[in-house]
Order: sequence, then C-alpha cells, then structure tokens
Amino acid sequence: MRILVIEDDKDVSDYIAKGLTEAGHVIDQAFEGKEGLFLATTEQYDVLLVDRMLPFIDGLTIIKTIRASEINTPVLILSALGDVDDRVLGLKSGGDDYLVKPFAFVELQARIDALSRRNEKGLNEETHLVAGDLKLDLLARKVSRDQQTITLQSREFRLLEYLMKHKGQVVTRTMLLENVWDYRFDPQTNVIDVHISRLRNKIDKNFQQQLLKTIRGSGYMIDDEI
Amino acid sequence: MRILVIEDDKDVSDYIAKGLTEAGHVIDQAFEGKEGLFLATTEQYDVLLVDRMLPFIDGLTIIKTIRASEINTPVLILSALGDVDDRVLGLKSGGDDYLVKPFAFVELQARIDALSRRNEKGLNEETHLVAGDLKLDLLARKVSRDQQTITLQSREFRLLEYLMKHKGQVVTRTMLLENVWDYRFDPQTNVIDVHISRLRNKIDKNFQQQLLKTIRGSGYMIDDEI
DNA sequence: CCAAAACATTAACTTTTTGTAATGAAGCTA
DNA sequence: TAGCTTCATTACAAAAAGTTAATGTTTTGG
Repeated sequence: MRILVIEDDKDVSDYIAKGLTEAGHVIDQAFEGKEGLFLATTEQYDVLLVDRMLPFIDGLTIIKTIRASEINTPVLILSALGDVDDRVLGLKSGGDDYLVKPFAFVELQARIDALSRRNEKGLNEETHLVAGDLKLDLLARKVSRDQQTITLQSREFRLLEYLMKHKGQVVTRTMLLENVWDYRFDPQTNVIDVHISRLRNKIDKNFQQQLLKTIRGSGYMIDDEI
Repeated sequence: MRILVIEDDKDVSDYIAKGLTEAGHVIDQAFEGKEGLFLATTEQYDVLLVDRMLPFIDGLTIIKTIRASEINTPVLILSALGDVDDRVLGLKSGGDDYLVKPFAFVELQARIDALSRRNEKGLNEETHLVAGDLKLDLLARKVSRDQQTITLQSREFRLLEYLMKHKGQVVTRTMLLENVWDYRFDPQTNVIDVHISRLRNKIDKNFQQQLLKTIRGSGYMIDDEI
C-alpha cells in the first residue's frame, strides 16, 4: 500500500515511516505543507496521514484543498489537539479519521487498515465480475478471457452478466426469461438455448476449462471450481 | 440517511436516536444482538452504530457476521472499553471507526458524516453521471430525466456518456468520432448530426431546460448551468 | 437583407442483432 | 438398447439499430 505521511516532526515521521515500511507499505514523507499538498495531488496514494499543524500550509487546509480537487483518498488526521471540537473540525474538513498524539502504533495500523479496506471494496466489487480467467467489466462493458478481448452482443452480455452474478448457483430458464428477457411467460421457443450456444462459442470454445455448464433438468451455471 | 443503532442501553439508544432524527436521519433501533443482526442483514442502511457489549450476540460478532455476508455498510463501534487494544480489536473485526463512551454528540455526528461521505463517493461517482435532472447510471445502463425513464440505443448511450463525462466542456466532432465511433478519419457524412438530433429528441424535447447545447463552429456540450 | 456556412431533420437504405424453426446429438429410463 | 426427453446447433427470417443522403432551417458576416 502507498502511504503519504505529512508531518513536520522528523522523529515522529520517521517512526511512523519505519513501522509502516516494516509492515510492507511504501511510504513517502513530506515535512511541510506545500510539499505534502504537491505530492498528494500529483501522486497516487491509498491513504494520507496528515498532521494538523504544519509549516506554511496547515493540515486542514491541505485536506480541504485536495478534496476540492476531487481527490477522495482516505485521510487520517494526526494531531496533538485532542479536544472534541478539534476532532469534529478535522472530520468536517474532509478527514476520514482522527488519531490523537501520542498514539499506539498498533492503533495507527488498525485505523489505516480500516480506511483502506473501505476504499478497495466498493469500486471493484461493484463493477467487475470474475470467474476463473473470465472477466467482465460492467462499466466499460468489456469481456475478456485470459487477456483476450471478447465482444458480446448486448443480449449476450446481459445473459453472461446474470449468470456471473449468480456464479456457482444454478440459473433456471425461468430466471433467465424473467431477468434477461423481461418475459413473464414462456415464449415457447428455444431463445435461451440459442443464446447459450452463441455465448459458449465466444467464451468457452478454444479454452480448456468450460465455465458455462449445463445442469440437465434445471438450467445453467457459471462455475469456476474445477 | 438511514441509520441502525444497535445498543442495549435504552437511554443511550434513545438519546442517539433523538439527536440523529433531529438532524434529519431515519433511525432504526435494536436493543439486543439478534435483532440487530437481523435488521442489518435484511434492511439497507447507510451507517450502522454498534455497541460492543450486547445481550445474546456481542457487537464484534455482529460485525464479523455481516462482513462475512459481504455487507460493506460502514460500522461505527460505540463502546465503554477505550483501551488501545479494545479499539484495535474493534477495527480489526471489521469496524470502520471506534468511538469511546461517553462521547460528545457533535463528534458522533461528525464521524457518521465522515463514514457516509466516504461510502457515497466511490460508488456513485464512478457509476453515475448527473447533469441537472438528467441522470445516467453506467452500471444499469439506464437513463432518466426528472423521474422519467428514457431508453437509449447503444450508440446514443455512448454518445451521451461521453458528453456527460465532459460536462461543461465543448466536445468537438473529431473527439466524438474518435471516442464514440472509433473512427480515426472523417467519414465525410453527418452521422454525428443525426445521432445528436435523435438524442435531443429523447433527452431534451418535452423539457424546459435544454441540456445539450450546440457550440456553433466548435461542437456540442452538455451543460446544466442555465 | 442576402447568401454562404453550419447545423437539424426526415426518410430510405444497409447492416447488425435477435428470434424462430427445423434438425441433430446426447442423456435418461424402462 | 429403444424411445422419450432435454439440450445443442444451424440456417433462415424478422426486427432493430445504424448510416447515408437529400432537404430544410438557423445563424452570421458582408
């Protein structure tokens, strides 16, 4: 994880940097506000640790500024000012958490983990579906398997999306008719069979592992377990 | 904002509920673990407030359980146990923040805001585009204006998506040809004009404010500023 | 105020996508 | 293993979407 520490007290900063580096993170240090703001806006970090009182630009101003530039990296404020009002002000300025100095290193680490945990989820989980080496990007509407791009028609995409969202579960024909075709009745045709066949041609043909399985008598299933 | 308070001390719970209701939130209360877990998993909340010590199921177990069911609602732990180790344990169990009782109400409110702020971004920002009352859901591929659903063809959708991503900026014909049509040359036709026309019919006709503007001599622009 | 340029609209045409139906293969059961 | 059922594939037809071209409208500068 990439972390930026903006803290003017070199001892404190080094202490934090040392501990976090040992925990496997990559640390950048800024010892005054201007440099911190520059790094925060030009580089890409997973978490920012910001001291409140800094030379030139103070911590809260940095936070407000980066938030105004639509950078939503989680910020953990470090401060000797531990009053309720100070904490509230810090959070209101756009900070995500507030830790009062002196602090225990384990708590710092736990809070960093909590912040980054939150950030990582959300994004990928919502927009990407994966089964084996088959990947589906819901935002870009792109499908790939083992690096290769696959182009699907929109109905094929919806079909695969539904199957992937129910990975490991049997999906019945009725479920497909309702959710992919918006039919509330049985059209008495083999639309599904045809589209499954076309989908197989695109995603499973030419590959070792067959991800789209037929569950005879029930329906179909996307399954990446063996 | 919908908030669930899981807290066995009725006085504390009511105090929180009262304050948050006054702040404009909708509050559900659970006075013991089982009920809390049930509500947290069956209902949809923006933030969960969880007391650590609860009858039947303790707070940390609730958090672990809902996290295991892939519910990523931010959790703020409330607890009388304020040691570093307690706080670290709370955060490691899947909590997002930890507030020690007794606390100041303003701080509770600030922390709730910080948590929900984080959650709303990330998700919405990536998947929703908005201009005035026109909304575009990139994940569901749905468009609506002023409650009404609008159905767009895929090229129309891509066109609008591109325009919305550049809201407030002029988008030239060349940009559109490159990014919506994947043409690297000028097709010498009026494809764009035709699609702009169709798009206007769907998103601007029947509405007061015209969002899709012509910038004569340059291109087009989606703009919601008057 | 007229004409040229830029943009808008409409209708016909082409291509792509989706759905149907017929036929063939594979499982299951008696 | 015969016969039934379920699923797979193919070729074709229908529908939808996208594109072109022709015509109409607005804007702007002389």
